[in-house]
Amino acid sequence: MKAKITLKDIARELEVSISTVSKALKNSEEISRDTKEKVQAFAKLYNYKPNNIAISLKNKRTKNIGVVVPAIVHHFFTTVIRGIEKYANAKGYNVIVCLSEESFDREVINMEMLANGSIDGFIMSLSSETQRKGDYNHLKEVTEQGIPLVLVDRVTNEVDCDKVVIDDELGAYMATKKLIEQGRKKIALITTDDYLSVSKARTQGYKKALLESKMEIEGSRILKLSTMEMDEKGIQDFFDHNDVDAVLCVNEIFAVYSMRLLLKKGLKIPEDISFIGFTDGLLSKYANPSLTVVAQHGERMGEISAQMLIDKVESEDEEETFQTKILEPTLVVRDSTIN
Amino acid sequence: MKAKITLKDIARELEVSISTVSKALKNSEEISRDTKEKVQAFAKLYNYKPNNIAISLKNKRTKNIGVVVPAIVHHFFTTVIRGIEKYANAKGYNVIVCLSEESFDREVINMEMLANGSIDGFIMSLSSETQRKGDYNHLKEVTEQGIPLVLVDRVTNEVDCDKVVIDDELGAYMATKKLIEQGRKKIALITTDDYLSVSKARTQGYKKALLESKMEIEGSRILKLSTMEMDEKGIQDFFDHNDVDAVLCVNEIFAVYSMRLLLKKGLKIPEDISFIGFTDGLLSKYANPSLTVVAQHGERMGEISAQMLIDKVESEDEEETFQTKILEPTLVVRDSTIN
DNA sequence: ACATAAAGCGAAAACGGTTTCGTGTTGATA
DNA sequence: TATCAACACGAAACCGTTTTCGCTTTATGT
Repeated sequence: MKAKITLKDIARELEVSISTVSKALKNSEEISRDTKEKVQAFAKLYNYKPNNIAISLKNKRTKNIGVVVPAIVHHFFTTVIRGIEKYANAKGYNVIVCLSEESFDREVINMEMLANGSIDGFIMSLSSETQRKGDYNHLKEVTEQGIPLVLVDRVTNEVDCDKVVIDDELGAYMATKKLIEQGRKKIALITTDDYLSVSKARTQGYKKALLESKMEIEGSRILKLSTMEMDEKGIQDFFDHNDVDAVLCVNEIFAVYSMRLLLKKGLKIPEDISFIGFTDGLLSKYANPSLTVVAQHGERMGEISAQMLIDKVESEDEEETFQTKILEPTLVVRDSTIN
Repeated sequence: MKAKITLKDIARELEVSISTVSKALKNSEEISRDTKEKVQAFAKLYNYKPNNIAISLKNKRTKNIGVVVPAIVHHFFTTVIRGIEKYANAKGYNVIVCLSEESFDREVINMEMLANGSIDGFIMSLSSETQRKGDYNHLKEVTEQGIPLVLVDRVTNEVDCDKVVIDDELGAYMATKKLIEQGRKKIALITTDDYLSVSKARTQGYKKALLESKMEIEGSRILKLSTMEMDEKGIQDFFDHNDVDAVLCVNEIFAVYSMRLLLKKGLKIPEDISFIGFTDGLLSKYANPSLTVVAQHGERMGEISAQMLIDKVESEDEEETFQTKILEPTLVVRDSTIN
């Protein structure tokens, strides 16, 4: 087991000072050609690599970015993380991922752990509990400390920081519009409580499209589940008591599950009933029939977030100017709607 | 913007030495009750939190663990990461996630970045390219430096370290056995090249079950795709030229895609043909019909890996004793097989 | 021969903590 | 009154770098 070698070790072996070694390795003009070659050869031989921690302490920059997301087993967040990783790695940054598991407390704890020097900035997506409570003090604290923060997808406008979102309202609007154009009259919406910023926006888009086409907004056709997790009973009940010819769902799981349910009831998709979901994940692609969805471009969102964050981290000037980047969703048409 | 406060700041304000502040905050017996109260009150007021980087430098322990996995958009790895996070967080560790994207070079680069002091140990799953090349020098280097390493799922026995795997051979054996018991005679296998450790083991389990039942191993019934990614054409060709009554797939995507294909051909599942996949993900659960799978218990694997790693990190003694933990897979029976 | 500049290197501070080892003061004891 | 222990605190080393500044030594020009 050959332990890591330090500047001090090299200095001792070569009988020069630590400063000389440091400069020699950086090819400083100050050091003679001879000494530089000697030091560099020795360093290469013993595979010297500077200690990241020491450099972080010196520079007050860690080259780490903290990512706090509610979950990781959901396709959308994995694509966001992937986008972040991609950009961050290319810039020489590491990504520390923390899961809030939709819990306010875990979100706070994770942020506090990371905020004490471990990272140069945060990218986060709010947990549902945080959005329900509306308590954003932990976010405000880090921004007040001067730590850059980028909120992605699940955001709040109570905190001043950069934000990256997709136009959820537009996405739902586009989807609903498409269903209307196909002649659907009884369009249902399966969503969650409005405290989730994305659900609220999607519901608005759905309503906007209906109103624009002079269609009634029937409260009974809107199913509000309590969370983004599956509620099989809730969905079953809903379809037992409602006669609809199209369904817009705020995620892909609700949609795929509903499709299976109605298929079993003997309905034909998309002849008798159409489906559109949110999130262009594996489920939508491989469902049977495959699901038309509003794609959220998670990877792109991740990349942009990382770029905004790193720009801020690396910029000298302290001007407090925040921007919100709004991406346009895309409709990916598959077999669950009449093409 | 109130910047972080340091020991030095407190010391200056209170006109005591830095050491006194440090000790007072640790409730040292050395310091008088008076001073301790004064210091602690001041620290609380200004929300003092020690700088992680400084502590890391001093202790030579970062409380970070590095996780390098081939991908994150696949359900299995997300569950592993979740398990790691869960255990690690409970122990006060952060998780730095790096994606190799199945690339040898990215795997090497990521490890080198982290190995220079950023982490206390590694948990990793080999990229397919690494397994194909059979080059494990980057792993050997970190272990030689004394950095603990735990390999999970995609492992190699060319490196001496702790390992966590499921019994893939047993999983495939159980699945194949079940298909045989249901009276299936022409059982196909859709897998990948043998360089992937898991595929190799699964193929062996499949063959073992067939042999045990005195059934022929028909080479034409085994489809070896080049990677774990979808190859629609390859699968279509396969079914165009083969007459089978059951299919075992090494992941869930192959299985779900195949089901849709054969459903379109007019076959009935599971009456005419049965399917079993690997990985108990969303896809299996919500596919139509839902897919019987060999569950790999990724979250458990993650937890165990984290536990093994942290045990090693925190143990004083240097005894080089490595263990391999083999988990048993579970068959989750759904609608793609005759119950 | 003398002042000066440049070259080559080392000492030391700094980053923010922890910890060991003094050291000065106090009060009690012989 | 001299001695000593206990108490409360500070100085300094250390973790591994980077970087500024100052000191020698040698070469240059006059």
